[in-house]
Amino acid sequence: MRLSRYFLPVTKEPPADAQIVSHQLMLRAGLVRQTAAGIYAWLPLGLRVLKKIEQVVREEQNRAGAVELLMPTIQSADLWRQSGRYDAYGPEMLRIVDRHEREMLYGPTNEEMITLLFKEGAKSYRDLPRTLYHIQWKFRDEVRPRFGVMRGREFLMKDAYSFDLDEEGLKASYEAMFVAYLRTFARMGLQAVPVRAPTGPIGGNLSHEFHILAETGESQLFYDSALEDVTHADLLAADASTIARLTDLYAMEAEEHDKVADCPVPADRLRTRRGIEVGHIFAFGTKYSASMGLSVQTRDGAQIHPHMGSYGIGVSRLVGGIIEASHDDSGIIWPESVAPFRVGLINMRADDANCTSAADDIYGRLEQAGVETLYDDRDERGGAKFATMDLIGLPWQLIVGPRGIDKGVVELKRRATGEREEVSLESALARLVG
RNA sequence: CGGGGAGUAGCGCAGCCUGGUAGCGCAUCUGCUUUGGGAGCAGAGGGUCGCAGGUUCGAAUCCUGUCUCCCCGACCA
Repeated sequence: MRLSRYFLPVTKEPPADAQIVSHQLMLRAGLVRQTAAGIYAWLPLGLRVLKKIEQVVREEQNRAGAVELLMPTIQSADLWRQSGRYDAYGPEMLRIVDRHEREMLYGPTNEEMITLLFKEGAKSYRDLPRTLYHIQWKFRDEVRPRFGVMRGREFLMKDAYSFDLDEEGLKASYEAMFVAYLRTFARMGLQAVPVRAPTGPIGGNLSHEFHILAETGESQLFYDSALEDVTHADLLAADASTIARLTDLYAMEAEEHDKVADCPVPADRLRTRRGIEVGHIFAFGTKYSASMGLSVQTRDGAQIHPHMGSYGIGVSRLVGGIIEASHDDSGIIWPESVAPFRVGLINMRADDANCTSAADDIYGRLEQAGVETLYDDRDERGGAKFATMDLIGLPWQLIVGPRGIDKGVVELKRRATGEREEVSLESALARLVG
């Protein structure tokens, strides 16, 4: 993408509204614009990141055997009356009346709808187990939205729902999602801590939250320092034994931790950090299958209510969360897996014919090779270009200037480390394509 | 929902107390000089001062109402 044809409004100064660093950087780097309290427009660069995160989530869901579908954002009130949650949910739910005076709502979650949809298609034990998911916009009318996209009212979420014959099956589905979550966050370069969570209004008995450790997190966590010994490689290779290892280790939200009379962790191993909740999984059994009348026939002819679980990842929240976890004074540092472009190509001298034709050529070769490249082809001073590239945090910067290009030399800079080196054009291309 | 704060150019702000031609910095545009890590000089464009009433010869400024946004708290699968 040529920057001269792109839409990337960057600013030196953050708007006064933005309090935390991820929000400031998202505004400065032209990722989002706020349009109402807790509601954001995603600008081209921000949308690319959102799609990248979505894709990692999707790949890991598919890998775990979940099947993607898409449910509508607007739901009917009647659906929610069946489960009893229409009255129970409270003012967080945005209620709407259509032209025929029918009561509708903008969905804050989809347990009711997925249960009914599944009911249509699943009649016997042969149709189980299944896990279905979608990635869709939700609305929760938070009393006080804040922290940019991290606590917005409208947000993008992956929510998955599992259906099993019995508790044992549910446990297996739950663990498959648990593994998927560990891998998902690890692939985004995040250290996510699973924390046993209170189950709250969704009900049920087993639930874990996944938190990114960051100073600006809304939750205070207490955990066993042994959690820090779990490596990135461990998480990418996660399996049932990883779960056993992780869930054996103590990790609690402050509220729960305070209730624990005897903390099993010796004082010298007890750590406390703040966390951003980016995922939450529940095993809640037959609550919705019973209330929504979902049953399937067993092998021996009986009718049973499937045991269900639900599994959420805050996709739009992750954009802010990743920035909280990965930035420096100059701007964002995107992990490769979610970067909006892999390479920022800088033409130092757009007014220099040789330099420009070389840069154009390099751009063409990168595109040809399928390397996502943001090409700053504008006739501007170099300094401003560097600042912009640092701000938007692409993993690599390839700098083409008249002095070097005559000798076939370019500068290659790695954003994460700030490391810069002069290399031959061909070796630079080889590294970026690889 | 309780408490506090703010709406003036795209962004950041001053002006308001004490009514009298709408300001500053950054950004934008033009020209010249520049060009290897947020350039310099000169010039220009851009505003129903959140909205609605009211007071007044005259309102960004005073009064009333209203909307919106932000912060702290409570709330938050």
